[in-house]
Amino acid sequence: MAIETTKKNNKILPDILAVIKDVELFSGLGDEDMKSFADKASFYSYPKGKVLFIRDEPADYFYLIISGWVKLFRETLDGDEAVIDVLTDGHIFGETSIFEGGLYPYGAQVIEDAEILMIPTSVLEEKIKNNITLSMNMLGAMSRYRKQQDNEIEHRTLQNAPQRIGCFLLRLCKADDGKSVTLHLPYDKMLIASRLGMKPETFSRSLATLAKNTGINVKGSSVQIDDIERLTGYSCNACSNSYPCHDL
Amino acid sequence: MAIETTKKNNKILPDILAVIKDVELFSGLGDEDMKSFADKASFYSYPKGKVLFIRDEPADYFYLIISGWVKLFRETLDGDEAVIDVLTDGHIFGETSIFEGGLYPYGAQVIEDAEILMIPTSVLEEKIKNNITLSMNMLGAMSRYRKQQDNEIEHRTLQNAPQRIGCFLLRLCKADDGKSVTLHLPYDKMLIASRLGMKPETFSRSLATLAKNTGINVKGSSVQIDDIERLTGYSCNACSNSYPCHDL
DNA sequence: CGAGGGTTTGAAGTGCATCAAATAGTGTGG
DNA sequence: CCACACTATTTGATGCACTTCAAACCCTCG
Repeated sequence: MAIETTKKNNKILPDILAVIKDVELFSGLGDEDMKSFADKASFYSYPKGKVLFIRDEPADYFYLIISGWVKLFRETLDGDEAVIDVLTDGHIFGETSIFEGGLYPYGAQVIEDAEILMIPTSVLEEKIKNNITLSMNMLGAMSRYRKQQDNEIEHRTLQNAPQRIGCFLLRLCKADDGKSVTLHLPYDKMLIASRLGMKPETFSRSLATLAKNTGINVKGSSVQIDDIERLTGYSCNACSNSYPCHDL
Repeated sequence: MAIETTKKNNKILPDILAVIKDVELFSGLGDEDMKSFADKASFYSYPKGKVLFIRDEPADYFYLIISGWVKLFRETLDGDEAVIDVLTDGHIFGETSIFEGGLYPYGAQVIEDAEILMIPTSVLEEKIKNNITLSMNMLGAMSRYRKQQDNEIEHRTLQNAPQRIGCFLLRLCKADDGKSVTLHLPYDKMLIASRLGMKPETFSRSLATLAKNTGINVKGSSVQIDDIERLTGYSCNACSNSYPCHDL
């Protein structure tokens, strides 16, 4: 998923349409409908650090990630932060605000330079009431998300820190079945830590423990996994999912 | 929400219809639609302990609780268990299976004697594709659930054990604004513990700590709260929700 | 090259879990 | 209605996992 143009510009409309056609939420929609989303969409390119919106802000737009990474988070008065999720290309966020009284239920911040589409929630809100395909798609998406969150709760309840990291790494390997995989951590270790509900120091130490116990090789932000079975065995025993949580 | 008859029986149809009319998921549906759900629904009364279904079982029915309590859970190979949620009257569960390949994504067990309706998922599946009101209702429900899960993750990340218990108690008080409230724990302390992601021993000790710090009074399964503000202050500071998580 | 944030490491503390045992509570059959 | 059996709950002692605080290191980028 890439787009050539790097500036907001009406002339890139055809590209936006192409992007939108690939989004699962819109799959099966007629060209008409696709087009009305594309027409109202704006393309932006944001650097790491950009705050897209904060919690309880009026939600005029929902977002579609074309590339890069975005975190969804909540903050307490004391300044503590809980990372709800970290998303990358193909994912949308902020769309549930249409069921939340028009306010964002979390904040969103770019954590790796990102290209995104902003689409007015009003378009979604109006179309979803009249288009059964769209509402079924959205139901499917929310159901998938729900399952994923159930997993999240389970992981945080039953897995210890090294296991959660192992599970995170396995999800990064996606469909790779080959014996040996080398992968690149997609964003800061600090952030992975909070994504997994632990402190940076704990992450550092736990990653070392994991490496010792599963034979993986960590150098900076690249991780080499020679024996996936071994990693799976170590991480996934404490989890109810039949095998690696991959396709969630 | 009560029903007089205690046996599955076609003669109680009118009562089932009445129950169904009160369910949020079905609100706004025409009498026709309500009736087709009611016609296919079966009423059951189950004692504490009854396992309704287990994970990955074919999901032929979804469930509506009329009274009592039901827990949704997942188990690992080691026998560890994560409680996903604990539900009571008015709540439905098992309905997301229609987006999950027809398998239940969790197990369900009655934990306090319960009256329930079983409704074939096929009815829901067929109707939801053709009825925009129903699919919008379901979207709203799932959105609400999603927000609640986000809260859950936040709580388990940012609140300590006594605070989580305090938050749990506050949610039981619902709309009571009066100075003093006495409430009754709705199910076993063991279960509340796992619902909150802690061990029974920890629950016991943490409840004592909470009592000491907030002036609440615990005797067996009844809890007297004289100063709700104080409890709120203690529990909700570590939470991003503006005030008590009540209406979630 | 120097500043600043990300990452690691060390030492010490805290919170929750674990293991073990006592106590309270509940339902049963006599 | 009582005694027993069984489970839920509490309490104590101890251990481990993760956090906290502090400092060093490292890497990137102006």
